[in-house]
Amino acid sequence: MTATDGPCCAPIAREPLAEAEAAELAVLLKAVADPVRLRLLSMIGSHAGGEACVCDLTEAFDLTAPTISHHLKVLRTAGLIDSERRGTWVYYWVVPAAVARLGALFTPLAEPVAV
Amino acid sequence: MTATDGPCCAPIAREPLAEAEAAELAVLLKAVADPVRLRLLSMIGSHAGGEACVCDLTEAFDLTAPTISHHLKVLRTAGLIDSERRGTWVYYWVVPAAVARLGALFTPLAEPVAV
DNA sequence: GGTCTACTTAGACATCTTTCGAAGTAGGAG
DNA sequence: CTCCTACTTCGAAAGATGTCTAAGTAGACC
Repeated sequence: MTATDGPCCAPIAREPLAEAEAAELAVLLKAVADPVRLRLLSMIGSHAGGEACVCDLTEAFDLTAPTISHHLKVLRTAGLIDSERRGTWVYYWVVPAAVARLGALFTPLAEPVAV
Repeated sequence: MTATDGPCCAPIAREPLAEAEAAELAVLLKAVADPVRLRLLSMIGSHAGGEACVCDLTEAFDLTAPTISHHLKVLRTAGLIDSERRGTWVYYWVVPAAVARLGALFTPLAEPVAV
């Protein structure tokens, strides 16, 4: 640690990633490494009010409701989104800290990042 | 562009990702969404001189040489690393722009997450 | 040339993923 | 209570992925 080779590199390139940490991060990355889930995350995050109803999301794809539900579950299990049922509809929203963690991995920063 | 919601959100959360763009980004993300490839990328990026020989990388894993070679090919096909043969050994290095692109996807632009 | 080392490619196999249709659960309306 | 809508869970089929062994290529050295 404290391998301060300078602020030249993304955190991932400062020092070799430990095996356990790599496994944990891979789970997070696998969650977003799918076109449908990327679009879902983007749609939820950019939706007015910061929340989106599953019904809105399903309509945007040529996929069945169970498939969308599955992808939402993957994102939720990874901690990238959260949801709540209010009456008839279920609403999803983005967990900013989890998304930021992904960004921090690859972004060259001037300051040290405590991941 | 012209999504002047301010610097509050990661680019992915500014406006819905187009289908084609999501597919393209998913390819890049799939490349890093694996524990072995994450560690490879990290090892190459943090290696002295910015380059790493395949032989060094192979030794760090309990995997056979063909498997490591396969993972390196995936990273190379995605444009995240590049390689060159010099004499007996093959050297790999990171392509910073490709890594930065990943970071830019999820990082809130102006300010760190004020949580 | 022949051989050794350092990878890469090819083929095979087990496992994980994506997707669907069908059935289940939960809440609102009549 | 009965029905309708809005999801979620279950089970299965098709495809993608990670890993291996075996074989191929490329350079160094004798």
